[in-house]
Amino acid sequence: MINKSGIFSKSCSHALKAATFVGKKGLENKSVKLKEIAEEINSPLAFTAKILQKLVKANIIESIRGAKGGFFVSQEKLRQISLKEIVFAIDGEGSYNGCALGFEKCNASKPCALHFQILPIREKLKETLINTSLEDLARAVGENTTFLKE
Amino acid sequence: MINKSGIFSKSCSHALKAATFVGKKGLENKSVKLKEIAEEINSPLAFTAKILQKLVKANIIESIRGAKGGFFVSQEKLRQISLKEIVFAIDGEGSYNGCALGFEKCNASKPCALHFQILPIREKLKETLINTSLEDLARAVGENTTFLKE
DNA sequence: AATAATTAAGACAAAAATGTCCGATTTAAT
DNA sequence: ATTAAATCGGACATTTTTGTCTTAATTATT
Ligand code: FES
Ligand code: FES
Repeated sequence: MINKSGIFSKSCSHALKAATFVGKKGLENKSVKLKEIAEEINSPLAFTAKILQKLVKANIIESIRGAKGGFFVSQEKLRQISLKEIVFAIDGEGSYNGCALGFEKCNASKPCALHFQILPIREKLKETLINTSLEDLARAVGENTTFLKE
Repeated sequence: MINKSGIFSKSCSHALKAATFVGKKGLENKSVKLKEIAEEINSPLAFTAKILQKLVKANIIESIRGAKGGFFVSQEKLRQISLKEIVFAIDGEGSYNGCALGFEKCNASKPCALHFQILPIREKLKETLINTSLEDLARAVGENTTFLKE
């Protein structure tokens, strides 16, 4: 929703950043520990842990338990996973399909007052989330073109 | 933010619907009472009252106190007010300017990992909110092309 | 086997968003 | 003036989101 922090919920922002950082390491076939992730994305440790658990359950990243453990994502997965999957995993199904004015379903046969204005924006967002892979984000961060914290 | 209800917060959705309904009546130079608004947009009475108060303070609609009171918006205002004003009034400044990943400010010289993907979407949204007037929404609802409740 | 390092999981806590209630205030009608 | 119909404004309540803490489970190392 649109709020002071922008388009995504905080949890979702954290998830995207965390996944991207794990992805950056995945490009070099390395795993990372929770502590390093939390520091790197500037997110509270315990809360980051919770979000990582969700990503693991959603089969986006994998966790390695025990000593020398951490979180990991393979290069194959990096290519496969789109941002849509991450947003879905955190905010649930239908996130960007929902009606702008809170109708049960966005329905072209009973369009809400904002339907025609919002639809193209939502479609563009959807397209972007589907067409952007985690690898795309991870590479840009790896090349210092983009960043995970201020 | 993107959540189950779509792009806007619930408060903001209610505000947009309420303003649109007051606007629909404004097209016929009529005022409406809180009760009718709440029913028409399917939003809790007391909560709707709070949101209307914000719209009044933001100088988007006017309130008429006392018996035979209600809420009103002039045809002139209807033309002048854009959706941006309403979103601003409820979610505060900078709503759609915020960084997608929660950076203090969206800053092209230190772009977050989603900056380049999200920027065009945000720009499109901004443009739409600025270029859509309350009158546009009110007319469409008046013509039963679009709706305020399911 | 014991230890240390790590994630998993669930209970708990705090903060923010959403929603309710009630008395004060304003105004029109009688 | 009195009354009735409405908004205003602030305190309160509930729900959701965000965040913390503690204990259990898992694994590498010794
Ligand atoms: S019905 Fe509301 S966005 Fe389509
Ligand atoms: S810096 Fe995050 S959207 Fe621009």
